[in-house]
Amino acid sequence: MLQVQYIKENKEAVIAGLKKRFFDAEEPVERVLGLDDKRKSVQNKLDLSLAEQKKMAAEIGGLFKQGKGAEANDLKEKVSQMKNESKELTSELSQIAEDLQNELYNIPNVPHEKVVAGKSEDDNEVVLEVVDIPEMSDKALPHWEVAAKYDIIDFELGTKITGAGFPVYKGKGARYQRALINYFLDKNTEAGYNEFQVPHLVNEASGYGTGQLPDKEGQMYHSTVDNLYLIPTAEVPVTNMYRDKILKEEDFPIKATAYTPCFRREAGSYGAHVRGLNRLHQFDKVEIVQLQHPDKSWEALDAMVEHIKGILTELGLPFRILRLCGGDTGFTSAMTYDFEVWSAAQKRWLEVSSVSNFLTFQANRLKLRYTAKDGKRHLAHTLNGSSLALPRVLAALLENYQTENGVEIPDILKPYTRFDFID
RNA sequence: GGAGAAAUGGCAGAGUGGUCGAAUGCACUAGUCUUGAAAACUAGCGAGGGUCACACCUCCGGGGGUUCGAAUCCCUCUUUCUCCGCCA
Repeated sequence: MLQVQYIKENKEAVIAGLKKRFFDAEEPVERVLGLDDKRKSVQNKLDLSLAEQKKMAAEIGGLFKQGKGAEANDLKEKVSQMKNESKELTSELSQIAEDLQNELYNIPNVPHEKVVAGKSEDDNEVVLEVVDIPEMSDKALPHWEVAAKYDIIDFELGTKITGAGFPVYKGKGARYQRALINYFLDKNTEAGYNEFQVPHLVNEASGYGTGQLPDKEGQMYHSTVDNLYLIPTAEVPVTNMYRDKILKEEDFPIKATAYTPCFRREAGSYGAHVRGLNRLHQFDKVEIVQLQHPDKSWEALDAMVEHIKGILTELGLPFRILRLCGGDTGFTSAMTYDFEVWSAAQKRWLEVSSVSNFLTFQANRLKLRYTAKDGKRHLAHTLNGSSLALPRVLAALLENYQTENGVEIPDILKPYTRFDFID
């Protein structure tokens, strides 16, 4: 959620910036500013009325003490009338506040100036590409066939138990996945991220805090009996740990990492591109989150990109980094880098990480602030990224490391898997 | 799941209808003292809206109500604690 003050002071820049998303902000911005003015004037009217009422109430108290009951009763009647008036003002005010909030909820974050205009993924910029894509024979199998051949992932079994998109990992498949989780967490911890284990269900307030609600209600699994949501990403519980917090400047940076399963309804996805591990309803992910001083968040974003680059390099996977264009950048993000690994058998890029700087957009909803040296309070900046999402990494590892006799394990992972080969 | 108790500022903890946005202590910040630090002393010290700045308004777990007036009374939800039951 953008701040009204920010919109007011940077009206033209906001409108121009949002054009890069093909979001026409002109009218929403006008409505926001209009509602804000209205809010202030109604608030002011109400304040004056309440001040008067308070004064009179105090007088009544005094009159009673002096035993002037009759005069007190006269005053009482007067105040009662005023109260009715202010009741109307109160409901008017809360309506305005609600309208204003709804308007703000529907305005996406303003892309950073470096972000190019564009409508879809076709307009994303490739900022780095590791070119040495391995030559695979035509016999190279897509990961779902590799998985079936060595009996390490069972999609049908998951379908039986739950439904499509809930695979069962078996034997070395399960162990490989666990090894990857540990490896990722260790890498993150080494880089200064504090590890957390967090709830996998969150309440409504948390959903609003990170912006999944109200916009993406349909994408989360919802336990209606308890009104809890299954998390679509660890970002939700991890970031919400800091909801309604006022940090000290010296608390920065706060760096957190967590492994969680992620649950996504993915309503409307189907077809060849969702085969195998490419798109699941439940998958594992290790997430990194940073809370940063506003002066440091871009630096931090670069550091996160470097960090993930390091991991993919160690895994020996060909990858590229994209800076998403305006239209493809998530609603809450000001700039997002996507990491994609090359899937040798499918001959396509698979997204394995998405790293974003949200600036104050999330912090505003979260009421996540810090007290500056001068004693003033400001919103913090938040960032997050996947480090990394498991299924597609696993898919690429299975495809790229396959041989005629089995699947090799990258050296860096051998201490974690404690086996060298899948056959 | 049943019975009872409670929820107040960063923490602890007063306050049960009328200058209470809230005593006090700790913590914190600045200053005095000190070679420096500690101690002691002095001052400041919740959040949001609003204003050039004041004024002023809102907030004592959330929501609703009673009253001229509520942290204080009533309803409701949530959470925590104690006891009982159940259980990985």
